Amino acid sequence: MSGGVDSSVVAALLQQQGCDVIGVTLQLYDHGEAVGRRGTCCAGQDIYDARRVADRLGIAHYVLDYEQRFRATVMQSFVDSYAAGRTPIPCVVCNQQIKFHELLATARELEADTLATGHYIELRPGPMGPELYRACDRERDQSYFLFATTRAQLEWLSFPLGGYSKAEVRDLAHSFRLPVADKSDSQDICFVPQGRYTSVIERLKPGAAEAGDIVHVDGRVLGRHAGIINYTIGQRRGLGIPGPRPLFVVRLDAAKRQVVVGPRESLHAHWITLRNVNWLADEPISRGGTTVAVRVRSTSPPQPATLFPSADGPTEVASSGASNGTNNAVRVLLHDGEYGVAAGQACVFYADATDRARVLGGGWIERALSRSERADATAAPGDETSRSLPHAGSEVIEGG
RNA sequence: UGGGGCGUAGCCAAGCGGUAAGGCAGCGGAUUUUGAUUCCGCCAUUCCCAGGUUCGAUUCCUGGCGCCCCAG
Repeated sequence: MSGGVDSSVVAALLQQQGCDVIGVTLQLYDHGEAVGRRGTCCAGQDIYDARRVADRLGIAHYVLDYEQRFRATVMQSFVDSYAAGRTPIPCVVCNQQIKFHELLATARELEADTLATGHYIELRPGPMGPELYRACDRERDQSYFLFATTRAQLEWLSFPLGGYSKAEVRDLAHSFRLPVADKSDSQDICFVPQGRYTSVIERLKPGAAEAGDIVHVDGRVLGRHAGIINYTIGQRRGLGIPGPRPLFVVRLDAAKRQVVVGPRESLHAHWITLRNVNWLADEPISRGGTTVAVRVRSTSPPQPATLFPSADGPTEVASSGASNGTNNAVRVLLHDGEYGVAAGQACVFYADATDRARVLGGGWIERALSRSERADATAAPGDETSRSLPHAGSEVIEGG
């Protein structure tokens, strides 16, 4: 119970169904600086709200101190990722490592039958075990953040809100007379106050923000930056470089401390390489390619793509829960391409592009390559992206 | 200082007698349980300076100042 509307309604629904509900709230980070802030989760005010809901329902409620492990896993990987020129998704790591690993283990120690959360995603029984489907509220669907959930974990999880719209959940909260019925939705990263994520990085990894050059894909040095941690692939704002056309961050080179920029076209990616793929479909990925729909960010609709087992990875991607944490690699061919595909982000698979499609897993983005590049190239990461981008060298900034 | 050209917001730039386009950058907001993108709004009472002509000048004239190019 995060103290928000969704998990509170879940508790109420399960209780209404006759379940013996135990409310658990995780204290995830030092909430001193976030107390009283609106729109955050898992901090002081929210823990208090969760307690009020539990009291209202008359259920047991525990606050578990997970600060150490949250810092050691979610926050640390977040910081390391940015420092390496990647763009992390802490929410996925939190689901994967904290909620569905640490908390799930605790739930089982408590002899709970299931761990229920307020995520908007649907779980349906299937011939080979539980299957994941996109939530009925397409605007609220959280499948993107849950791609790493393994089959083994799904056996122990419940997502009661997958079939409700957000409006219905609000209505339920009112009908249950929950004190958080009108509480605003959370957004942004929970442990980042004021939206200044770089300050968190500076605090946990002093010196992570080293200044460097802003370089155009054609090789020209256009300016200076205050650290690659301030940028992500596809980013436009914050470069401070005037010109005839806007420039976007095309690549981040942690070793050279360079922010490589270029015109929008140079962001068009058709091939993506993934690692640590979690595969949830019943059949393995075909060596000849398996056509699916994928998302490379949470907010855009799935688009057609073909998956290939990576040449340097296993020939078959296991469909068991054992894939979690292993080095399964997959190549993705985006039929129409995508702009702003960043390493560290997730590529999530769906059976098709429809609203209620089955979720087939996903993987972490290692590299994004243009149409002309080979996704199975053997060069070191980053090298070929700078060498063979289309249009490289053809872009002139100064008017003449 | 022989010839030519130019000086308009942080950068680029249109306008060339009728009361300052646009792009980039920047700022603010919307959207968003990640980062982005995107979208919306704001951003020169003033056109290098000083005079003059005119009802009216960024636009015409004169003189400065400052750049650039070609010749020397």
